[in-house]
Amino acid sequence: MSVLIIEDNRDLVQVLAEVLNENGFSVESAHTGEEGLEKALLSRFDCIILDIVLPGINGFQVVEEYRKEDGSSPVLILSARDSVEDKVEGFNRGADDYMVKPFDSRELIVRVRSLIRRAADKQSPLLACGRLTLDPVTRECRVDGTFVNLRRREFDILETMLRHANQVFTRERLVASVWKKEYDGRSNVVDVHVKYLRDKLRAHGFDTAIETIRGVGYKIRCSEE
Amino acid sequence: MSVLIIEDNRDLVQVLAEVLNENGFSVESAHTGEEGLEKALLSRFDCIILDIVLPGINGFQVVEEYRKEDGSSPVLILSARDSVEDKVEGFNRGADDYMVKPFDSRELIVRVRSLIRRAADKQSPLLACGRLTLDPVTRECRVDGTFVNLRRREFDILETMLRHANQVFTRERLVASVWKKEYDGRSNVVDVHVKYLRDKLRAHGFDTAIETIRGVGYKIRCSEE
DNA sequence: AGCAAATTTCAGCTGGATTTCAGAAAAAGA
DNA sequence: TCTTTTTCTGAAATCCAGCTGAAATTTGCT
Repeated sequence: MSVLIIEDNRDLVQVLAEVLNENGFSVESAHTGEEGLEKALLSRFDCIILDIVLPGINGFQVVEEYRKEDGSSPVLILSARDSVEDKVEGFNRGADDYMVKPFDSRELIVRVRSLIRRAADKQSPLLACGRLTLDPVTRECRVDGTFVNLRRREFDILETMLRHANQVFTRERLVASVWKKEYDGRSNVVDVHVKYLRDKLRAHGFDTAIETIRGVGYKIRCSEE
Repeated sequence: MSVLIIEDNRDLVQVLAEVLNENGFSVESAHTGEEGLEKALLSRFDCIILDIVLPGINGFQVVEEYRKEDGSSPVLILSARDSVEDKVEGFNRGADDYMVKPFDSRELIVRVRSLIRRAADKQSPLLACGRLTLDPVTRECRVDGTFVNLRRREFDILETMLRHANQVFTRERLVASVWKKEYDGRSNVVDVHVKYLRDKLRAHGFDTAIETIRGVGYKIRCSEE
C-alpha cells in the first residue's frame, strides 16, 4: 500500500510518514504542488494525502488538475482550514475526504484505509477482457495465458483502453494519455499502432476486440453480444 | 440519486430529507436498525446515511451486517459521538465516511456526492426515452436492451435531440450542433439522416418517437404519459 | 559510432458513410 | 378537388476516414 504525501512542512511529512509506515504503508513525499502533481501522475499510489497551502499551485488546483488528467487514486485533503467553504471546495474539486489539522493519527489511518478499500473494490490489479489479460505492473499481455510481446506504445494503448472498456477513445484522448502531448490532427500514429496491436492479437486468435468507431475513434469491446 | 437515511430522530430525518431533496436526491428513511438494514438490502441506494444510536441494533452493527450481506453502497455515519474511538470503529466496521453532529448541510451534501461519485465511477450516464437508450461515452444505442448500430451522423442527431427531449429542433440547429457548420438551406441531409434513423429504430419496433413538426423541424417525443 | 528495434511519417487505396438529386407522397389551404 | 408547399424516399454520386505497406526517422543499446 503506497501513499503519496504532498505537504511543504517537512516535519509534518516526517510524522505522517512514521505513522503510515508503522501501519504498513510505504510513503513517498512531495513538497510543492507541481512536484506532487507530477509524481501522482507518473506512478500510481493507493492514496494521496494533500495539503492545501503549498508553495506554487495550491492543493485545490492539484486535485483538480489530477482529476482532469484522469488520475483515479483517492485523495484525502489534510488542511488547517476548517471552514465549510474550504471543505466544499475540496470535494468539488475532486477530493474524496477532508481532515482538519491537528488530526488524530488513528483516525487518519482508518480514513486512508477506508478510501483504499473503496478504491480497491473497483480496481483489480489485472486488467482483463475475455481471454485477454494485461498486467500493468509486470507489463505482460496474455491471450489464453500465452504471452504476447507488445511494444511500449501498443501496450499503453491497450492498457488505457482496457481501463475503460467499452468506452470510445478519440485519437486526442489516446494521444493525451499515451503520449502525454497534444494530438497533431494530421498524424495517423494512433491508427498505425492500433493496426500493429490488432495484428498481434489476431495472431493469437483474438480478433474483433478493438473496434473502430468511424468518425470518432476506437474502443475495446468487452462483454455481451 | 437515492439516499437511505437510518435515524430514529424524526425531526432530524425531516431536516435531512429536505436538504437532500433540494439538492436533487430522493430520500427514503428508516427509524430502527433492523428496518434500515432490511431496506438497505432490499433495494439499492446510491448512499446510506446512518446514525449510531438507534433503537434495537445500533449503527455499527448495521454497517457490519450490511457488508457481511454484500451490501455495496457507500455508508456515511452521522453521529453525535465525536471520539476518535467511535470513528475508528465506524470505519473498521465498513463505513466510508463519518460526520459529527451537529453538521453543516453543505458539507453533508458534498460528502454524499463525493461518496456517490466514487461508487458510481464506472457507469456512464445514459440518455433515455422510453425503451430507447443512448450512452454517449460508449456510443451505444439500444432499444429494449438490444443493440442498434448507428452511424456517426445518426447517432449525433439522436444524441442532440435526446439531450433536449420534447424540444423542436430546426434543421439549422441540428446542423449547427451535429455538423458544426452553417446550414445550407437547399440541402436535405438532415431529412435523409432522420429517415435512416427512423428506419433503424422502426426495425427494432420503436416507431413514432421522432416527430416532424411541419415547417419547423423535428423533435423527439418522450413523455411519461 | 554502429546497429537493430521501435516509432513515426507518408501516400495510395478502399469501401462504407455521406450527400445530392429528382420524383413521389403527404399535409395544408383555397 | 386542385394547388402549393413541405417532407419523404430510393438510387446514384461523391467523399473521406481509416487501412496498409514501405520508407524515413528516432531511440536505445553495446
